[in-house]
Amino acid sequence: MDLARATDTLHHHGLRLTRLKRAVLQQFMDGGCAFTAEEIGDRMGLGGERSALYRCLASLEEVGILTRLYLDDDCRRYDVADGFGAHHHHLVCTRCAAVERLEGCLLDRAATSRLSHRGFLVRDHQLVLRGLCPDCRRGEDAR
Amino acid sequence: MDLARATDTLHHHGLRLTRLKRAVLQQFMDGGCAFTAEEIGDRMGLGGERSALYRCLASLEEVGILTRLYLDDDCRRYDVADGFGAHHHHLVCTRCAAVERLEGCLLDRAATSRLSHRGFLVRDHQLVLRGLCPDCRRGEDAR
DNA sequence: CTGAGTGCAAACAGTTTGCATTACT
DNA sequence: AGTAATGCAAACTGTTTGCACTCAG
Repeated sequence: MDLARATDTLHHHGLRLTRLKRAVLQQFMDGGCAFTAEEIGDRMGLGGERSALYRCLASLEEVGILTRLYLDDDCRRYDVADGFGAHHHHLVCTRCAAVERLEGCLLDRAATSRLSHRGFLVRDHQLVLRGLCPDCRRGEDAR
Repeated sequence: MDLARATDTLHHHGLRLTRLKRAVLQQFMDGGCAFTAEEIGDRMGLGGERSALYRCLASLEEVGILTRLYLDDDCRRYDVADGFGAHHHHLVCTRCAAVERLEGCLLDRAATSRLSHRGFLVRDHQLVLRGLCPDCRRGEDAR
């Protein structure tokens, strides 16, 4: 993730790169992915105060730096948007809830492009694969 | 969706086919898809009482008749599980929030199967395509 | 200096839980 | 008859909002 570009984008929208936004973006630059607001807050050592963080994540999403993910939790997760990071998807372990990053894309491009002819203009997609992560798989085998 | 099979599955798990469960399943048999608890409740003409409905949906999910979807709302949606209905995905309009059913699957099977060799055992997947539905697309063009 | 952003407290929405009552099988 | 399921009210969780204060540009 390119901080300079992100800053530009923010300024373009009349927004400011505050201490909080910088810290949030840093979490993603440190290699993380698919973070919960709570996870981000904890990692940053914020106290229990979350409202500023929610507002901050909402702005970052609005200007297109982050995207919201919908994985198997009931809370929002965020990730660096396609334009600001590499396109990827997620593997979610149904046993231990681990989220693994999957580089690249498994979509069949031909089939996807056929869609546009049906009137729906696809701009974005999200793929979630569910199953057993290597660790949990070993556990199942052992049984 | 086959009601007889669903009943069997329930009984197998020591659960009963109650009036409420039957009514819920009926909503899906009537051709609906990607329902919110609220939508189901409204369609069934239930009053404001939702706790029984939540418990009902949870049981149906637990025995594998329904699956939980994670679309762009912040509420749970349910759909008939793959084993009890045709495999399909969803198109979500980012403008009017309409959810359209997409029959079939756009995954590249070859690429997906390669995944298993990487230690992750994929059992299930969910694909959400976001964009503009035909109606909203016309609106955009007009501008 | 000005308006975007923050921290706090209080409100909200969707969902969950405990408990007494009801109704499938 | 016995236990899963229901209805109600109260609790919980993640998120949102109003407001006075602060700080980035």
